[in-house]
Amino acid sequence: MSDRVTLVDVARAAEVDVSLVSRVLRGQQVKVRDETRTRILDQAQRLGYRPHAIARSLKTAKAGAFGLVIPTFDNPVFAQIIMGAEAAAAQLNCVMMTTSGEGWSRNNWLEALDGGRVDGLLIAGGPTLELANLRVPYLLVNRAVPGIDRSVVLDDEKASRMAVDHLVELGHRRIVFVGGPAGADTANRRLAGFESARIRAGLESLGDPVSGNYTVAGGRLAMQRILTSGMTFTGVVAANLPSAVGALQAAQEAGLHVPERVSIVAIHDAEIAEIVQPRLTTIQMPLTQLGARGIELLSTIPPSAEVNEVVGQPMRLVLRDSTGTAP
Amino acid sequence: MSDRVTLVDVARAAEVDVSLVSRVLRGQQVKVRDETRTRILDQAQRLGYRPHAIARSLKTAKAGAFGLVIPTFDNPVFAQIIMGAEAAAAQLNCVMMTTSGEGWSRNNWLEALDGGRVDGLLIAGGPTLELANLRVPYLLVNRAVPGIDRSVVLDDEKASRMAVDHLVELGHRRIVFVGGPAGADTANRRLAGFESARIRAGLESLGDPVSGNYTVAGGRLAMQRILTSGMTFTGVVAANLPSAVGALQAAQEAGLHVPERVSIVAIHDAEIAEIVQPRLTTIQMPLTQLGARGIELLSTIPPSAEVNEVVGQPMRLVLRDSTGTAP
DNA sequence: CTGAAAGCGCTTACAG
DNA sequence: CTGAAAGCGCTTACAG
Repeated sequence: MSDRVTLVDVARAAEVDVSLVSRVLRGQQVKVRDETRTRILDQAQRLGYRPHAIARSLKTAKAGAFGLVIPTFDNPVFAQIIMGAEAAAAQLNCVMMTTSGEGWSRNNWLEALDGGRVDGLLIAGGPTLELANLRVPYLLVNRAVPGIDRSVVLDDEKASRMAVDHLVELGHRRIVFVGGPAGADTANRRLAGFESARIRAGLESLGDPVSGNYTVAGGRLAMQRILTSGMTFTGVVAANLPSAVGALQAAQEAGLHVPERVSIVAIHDAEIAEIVQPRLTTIQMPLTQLGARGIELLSTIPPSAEVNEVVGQPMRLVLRDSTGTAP
Repeated sequence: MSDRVTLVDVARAAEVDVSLVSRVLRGQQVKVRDETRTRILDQAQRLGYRPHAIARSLKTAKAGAFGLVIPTFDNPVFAQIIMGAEAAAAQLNCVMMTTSGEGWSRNNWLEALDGGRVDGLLIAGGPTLELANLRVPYLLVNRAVPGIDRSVVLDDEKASRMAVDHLVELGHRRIVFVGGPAGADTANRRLAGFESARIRAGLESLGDPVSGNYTVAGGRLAMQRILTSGMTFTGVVAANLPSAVGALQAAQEAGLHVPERVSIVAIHDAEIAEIVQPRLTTIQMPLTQLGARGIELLSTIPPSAEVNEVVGQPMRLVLRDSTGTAP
């Protein structure tokens, strides 16, 4: 903007030095005559002065902002993480800038976010490989990568265990798992949790886990494959909401009533669980807390400190209509 | 970071002046001996130099970034706008920073985004009132405010008209409108479009429009009120997807089969339309294009120029299972 | 082909 | 109580 009002404009108008204006305007407890302070404040107001965050950043080496990289905005799971992170950042008087890096190549992406624009980066998606080159402090969120000891995750294993336990309590003994994509570490943990709970409950293994790919289409396919295999089961744990929806659809299309004939529990909770017929019983995860905790950690721990944290509370079973007593 | 590598570090290592390093590194077509260029590039690489975006911004008065303010991340409509904006920004080599301003008060919000951090602001939500104080160029997106001639919107009227026309073609003559919240200008335009199409088709007015509040709960309530009123109808146009879902649920709960007894069309399209039973027929709107166009305009038109644009193409009817021949 | 200098708008010791 | 000066890391005329 050509007509930007700077500190020197205010200083000139108030007939003081810019340094004094700077101190007064930032509300520092600086000893200054009331008269002078008023003059400065008045002029700043009159001229419509607004501090230049960029210039301040350069001087103080603090961006006053955090970044959050997610794989996509089209997912309520990330929406919840973002909300938590934004609230926590606002608490620190920092802005939260979220991006999916849509349209960016790896290198540009790095340059763009690693140039002093942010004081820290929360990474819930995007290219993991380049992390080593990052100069800005970062933290993996909802994602653990071996060898990178900078992450906060949820208790995915526990979520699966809660899901299994719920079905077991309802009398189910033959439970299948519709998992996530092979590459995702959350998928691995959810599978591990499923297996441990299954074994602990003394349930028979129903063969290799099948992937629902975290999508509706994938969940549907997974369920179709399970049905085709002729395997008998009465309970389903789906690794996330979309795949649960797909599994539900496939089951219904095959004529299996939910929950009379088969019960389904999904990991994660969102409005979509209330929209399908029947409404899905879910395991609600502390996603907002995860986002908030990410910012907290990023802003308090040293950039090179190891952190492998699990945000475990609160988690709860949201009982709806997709689960019932085993037939 | 204490160990930040700066231009002077590279200059020292390559035994040249920083200005030369600056020119070479930015790939400017500067006449420089190949040998020197190689030396500079090598040293920059060796030291792991990364440009400091903030410092560059201060000097060039270009942030290399755009901001996008949305009311919430928990809405696929905004997800699509964001994706379009991000892609368009990347094209310009700019980062796109999206925020919902969660946890910010009005004033801080203003200061935070108006301090040189962004070259322009796309506003799809947040406090409209303060716009006049904004120094950074801005553009309203999916939103028109009287007196603020800086906006890009969709052709909401046409969307409603397409919805009505579709129902009319199927033989429906008694069509109700489940509108959006009273305050929303998109709601007004969709209502206007509904009315104009209704009148053009020679259909009787079925009383005052009812608001579904753009939410599932609101849509359900609206439908319940319509049903209670005893009004007869066979077609429903819902102003958005969630309210359509709510209306659908309420209709089904009242024993009205969809689409045998009542047909429902929703404005906007997203995966949720395929998840409900029956799948919803929708009017797909060019949300991605809207976001992209917002960035295009923001980056090309003068900050004070008037712009009132309608992104009209492409729009299409997505025929699914919630509409059928009038009974 | 390369360098020296000024300056973007701030903040922060250091003086007085 | 207030001011003068240096400097954050760059870029960009201007010299040579």
